[in-house]
Amino acid sequence: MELKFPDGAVKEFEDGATVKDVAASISMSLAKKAVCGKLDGKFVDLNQKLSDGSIEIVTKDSDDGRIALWHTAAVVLSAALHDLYPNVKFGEGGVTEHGFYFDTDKEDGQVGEADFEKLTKKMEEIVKAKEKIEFVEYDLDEALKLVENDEYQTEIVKENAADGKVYGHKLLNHVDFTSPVSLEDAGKVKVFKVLSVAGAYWKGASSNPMLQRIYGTAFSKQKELDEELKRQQEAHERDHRVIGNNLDLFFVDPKVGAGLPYWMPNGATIRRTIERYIIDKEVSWGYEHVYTPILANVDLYKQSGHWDHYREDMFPPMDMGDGELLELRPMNCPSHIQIYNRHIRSYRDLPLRIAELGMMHRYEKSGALTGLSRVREMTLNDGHTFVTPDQIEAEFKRTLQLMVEVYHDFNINDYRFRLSYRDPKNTHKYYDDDEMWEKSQRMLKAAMDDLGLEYFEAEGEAAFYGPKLDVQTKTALGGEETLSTIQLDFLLPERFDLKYIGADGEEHRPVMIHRGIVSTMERFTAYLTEMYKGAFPTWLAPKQVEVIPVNLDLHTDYARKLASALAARQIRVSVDDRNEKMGYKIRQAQVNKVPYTLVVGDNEKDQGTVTVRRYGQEKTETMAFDDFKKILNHDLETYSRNED
RNA sequence: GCCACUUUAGCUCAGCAGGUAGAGCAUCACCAUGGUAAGGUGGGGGUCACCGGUUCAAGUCCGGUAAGUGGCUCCA
Repeated sequence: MELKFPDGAVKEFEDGATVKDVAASISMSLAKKAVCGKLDGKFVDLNQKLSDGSIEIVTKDSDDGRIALWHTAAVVLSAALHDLYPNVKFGEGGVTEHGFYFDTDKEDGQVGEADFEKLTKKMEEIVKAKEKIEFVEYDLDEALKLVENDEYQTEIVKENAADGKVYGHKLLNHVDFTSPVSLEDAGKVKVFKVLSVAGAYWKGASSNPMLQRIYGTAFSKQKELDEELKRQQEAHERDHRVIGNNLDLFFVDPKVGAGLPYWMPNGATIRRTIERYIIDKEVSWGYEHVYTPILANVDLYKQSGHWDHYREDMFPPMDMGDGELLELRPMNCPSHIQIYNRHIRSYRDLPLRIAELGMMHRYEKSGALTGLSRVREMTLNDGHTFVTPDQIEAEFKRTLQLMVEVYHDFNINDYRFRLSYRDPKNTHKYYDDDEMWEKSQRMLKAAMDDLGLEYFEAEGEAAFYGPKLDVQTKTALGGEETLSTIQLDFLLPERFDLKYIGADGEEHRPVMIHRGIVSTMERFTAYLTEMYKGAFPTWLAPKQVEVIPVNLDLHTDYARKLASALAARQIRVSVDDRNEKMGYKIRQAQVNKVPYTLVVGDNEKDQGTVTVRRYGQEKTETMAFDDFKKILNHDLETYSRNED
């Protein structure tokens, strides 16, 4: 991706580059000029008068100058902190998708939410006074003197220096060397809000000290701030943990353990439906489904390499007292390898596709656990295809095709492909075979190019045994997660000495393709819950039809008759025969997001009809019961596709 | 694991100056109830997460533990 700068310079950025990366690169090399260009699908637009007097560049569909505004807000925040706590130190500041942040280190106790009021007040003072923000060029020595008691800023100043000069933004008596750009005065930060505080490692490395990251957001109009706060509220309401609670899908009980979810009947119904769907789908695509134990002797994982490369994510082995050590499996691959090795395999058997809804356990760090999307016990829609080397490309493409078809059935459209390579600077974390890595990474890329699919590349995201194609999706709260994955693996076949007999009668080494299409049942259910906002399509909905009699004495029998007829066809249906008013029951059905509510009274009973209300719609329609059954059938046959 | 914050009824929360607990929803009972988003009255329900400390007295203050939330680091 190319970004054009106002002085005519053109700079190349990797597709995965963040706004921060771009900002960082213009910070010193181009000294405060504007950038424009498309980044992450969003326009970066600094079309405002900047503190050095330059004005630049308009693009349409711009972001209204928010990037520059947020950098300015970060400068104001740092100046306010400096004023309130003269000895405070500063890490890096920057912008996010929805606002700005600044890292700080206040030696006498950390900055907490208790400081927000004071901090907001001080920022307001600075904003109201429309204090000038000057873009100042310093000699390096001079700048280092300014930050001499702040080891973080000292490092930043040294990094940013070029030709013995360094640039900073001066606001009141504070100079910020971190923010790449700023508007000309603090008054531009008309409406802002300090939102939260969180820990963040200096330079993003967990071996470094942790600083306090203060998040905020800012806009030029109150209305925009209100919209942003509303957006946050809506995001919260579609969070699968909130919906999961409201619809009674699952829970986690501290008495049982963190990251060990219980599936309530409603959640279990959704999960069971996904499981049946994917098993049937995979069987029709030539996968052979198996069952394998979730426990295995620790030697299995020593042979696979998990013990050496993955141990910190594994539960410690159980010592059975007689020298036997049993391990809860963290992955299913070694299990499927046992299946492969059960027989001598011929090239005629390949591709051999082994699949399982495999339960596995990973000791995720406590801080990483999140509802259903990050857990310690999970069931993966796992599959391993064993292929000859010249079948890799075709099988990879075929797997991708399966994935696209499944996504279509679930109506999943918002995702992007990531090619995940090993980190070339940290090769010790991976299986040590440079040639294998080069070869397989090239192979993946070539296949994607050949299919003409868009993707981005990321180093350091590979599995320890090989590179991956990951499908990245967004959670309700904006975090990015891997849903599906396809992984090439030359390592495990080696370690387990896998073989097949070729047409030449000789032994050859197969290649493994690991893949998960609908992810783990946990994460996939969480994802669907957020995507559908709890209003699951008919085929997935825990309850598909609610029947409400107008009068309990006169119409309950008819309601029950309808319900039995539907239940006989595996429709999940119930009759609401509680002693409540009809309006109350209809409300309940809507709150519980039941796809169809049938109201039946005299008219319906006499004519064999039902009055149908779809979830989320106010209009109702009276139709023959048989016609309603046809609608249901259509829903169930087409899943959630938008074909009607 | 790290930093900040949080933990009160089944759920969502109030209790903001230490004096042994409240609301709405849900639940139960009774009354009412015929057409598309909450009918009324009453009842039951809480060792205020757990352990320890300060105090005449702790839901409230202090320390520890656990879990959760927001991030960071790591990942399906």
